Amino acid sequence: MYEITFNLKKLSFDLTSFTEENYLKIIYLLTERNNGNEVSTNDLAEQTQTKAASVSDMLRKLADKSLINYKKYQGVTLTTDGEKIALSVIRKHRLWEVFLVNKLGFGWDEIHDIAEQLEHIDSEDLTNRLDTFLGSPKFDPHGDPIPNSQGQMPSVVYHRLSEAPLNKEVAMTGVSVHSPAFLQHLDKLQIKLGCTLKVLEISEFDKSLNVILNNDSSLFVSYEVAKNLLVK
Amino acid sequence: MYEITFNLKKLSFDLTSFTEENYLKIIYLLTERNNGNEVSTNDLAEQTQTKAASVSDMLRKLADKSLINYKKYQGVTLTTDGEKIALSVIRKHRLWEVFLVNKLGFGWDEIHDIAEQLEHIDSEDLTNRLDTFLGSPKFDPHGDPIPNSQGQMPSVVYHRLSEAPLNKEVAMTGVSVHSPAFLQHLDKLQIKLGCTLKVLEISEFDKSLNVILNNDSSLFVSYEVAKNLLVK
DNA sequence: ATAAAAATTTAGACTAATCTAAAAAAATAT
DNA sequence: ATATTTTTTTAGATTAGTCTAAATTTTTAT
Repeated sequence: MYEITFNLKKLSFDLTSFTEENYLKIIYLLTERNNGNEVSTNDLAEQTQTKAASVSDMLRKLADKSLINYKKYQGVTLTTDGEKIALSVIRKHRLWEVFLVNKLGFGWDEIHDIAEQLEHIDSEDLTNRLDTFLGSPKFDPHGDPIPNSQGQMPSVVYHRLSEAPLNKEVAMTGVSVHSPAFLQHLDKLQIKLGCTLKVLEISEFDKSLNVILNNDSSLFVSYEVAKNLLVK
Repeated sequence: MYEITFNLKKLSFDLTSFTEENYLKIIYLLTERNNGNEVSTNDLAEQTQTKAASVSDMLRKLADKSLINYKKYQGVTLTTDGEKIALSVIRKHRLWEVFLVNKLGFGWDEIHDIAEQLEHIDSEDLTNRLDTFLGSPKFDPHGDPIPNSQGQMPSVVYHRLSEAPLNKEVAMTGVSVHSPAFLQHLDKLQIKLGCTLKVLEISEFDKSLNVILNNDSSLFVSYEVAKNLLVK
């Protein structure tokens, strides 16, 4: 018989840090979406799938730890410490997404829930080795930028296809919605990161766009789709 | 600005399943070490790094869920359902260890704590793709067998170097202790999985062994080391 | 066989994250 | 400007996993 294969330092997973990381990540992303303005309790409740009351409790705790700037009824922003944690989680999330797609062959519509779990694995060494193994990618499979190991998020300028000038070829660089349904729809249209698009015409009736894909085939995309296609 | 990059189904990590999985895994490994006999509350408390009282509580819960066979004061064994979960966790643990060593270049002494976290990632699809990506390995970097996707653990017969016959060349197939200190010691001796060993002599004084490594160099290993080297 | 020791369980308490319901504050609309 | 609505916070409760201390059961030693 052989010895036990493990020497646990702690059995119980640290739910606290998991939960904290989630709140901080969500605050970061909602702040970004909000052009840097405070995030509201209700928005957080929606994104965390909890109730506003639970969010209020948690905000007090995070503020006690100096991870957020919080004044009652005034919404929150991240402190430098809080942002550091948020960026580390986002870096891990996006690197794992690259792994799942580039190494394991997952589709971009299948990786979100798994990356949600992997993003909390706690090992800087692992994260940096993974980064190297993947060739230090700058963008994840949805086109989102990957913060570097110093916790710096590359700033990227986005334009939406729905606002692109007519008859100008642009490259598809990202999506602003990550739902499997949207991503699968793009798969069907053969629209993927890096493809080129040229808007020929916008319908007055439903705002749908007639576009040329890869300087080759012509197709129609709805305004809903065009609004969430990021191009440059 | 772009939309939030996630659509959480649940924010809070399921601590219950994490904890449950840990207990089941530990019960499996301790039962194996015990030749299939019941595992005691105290042994579980030691391995889980908790107190006996906490273990008692948890055993009642696991028994309520029909994951273990438990009669008060009599120790526990896994039910079929419990064993299924345990083997799935062990499979994931060992596959991730292979990934960490073979793909990311970690040493076998560095991977335990990371695999402890990765083993709880919940996605059968991920596990099976990882298995394929790694070439469906049968053993982890410590020589421990990897259960297959049907939850079957290959049965492996172990012998300890300390009990090997004299002057017979044997192959090193595993270790029965996984502490970094032990593994690093083996690294220094250049003893690794697959190497060959021939015991020339056992000292009457301290039971240390004079062995030939790889049919080449001669070295001494202590009884403590030889006891934890598995060979065939 | 029984007394002492060891192992295990129970009782009661604590913490973190959540909830519902109620109260309070801020925003909105007339 | 004030009444109404919406948002946010507080109060009090719940659950899971843990703890210490006390009680109980089993094992060991004479």
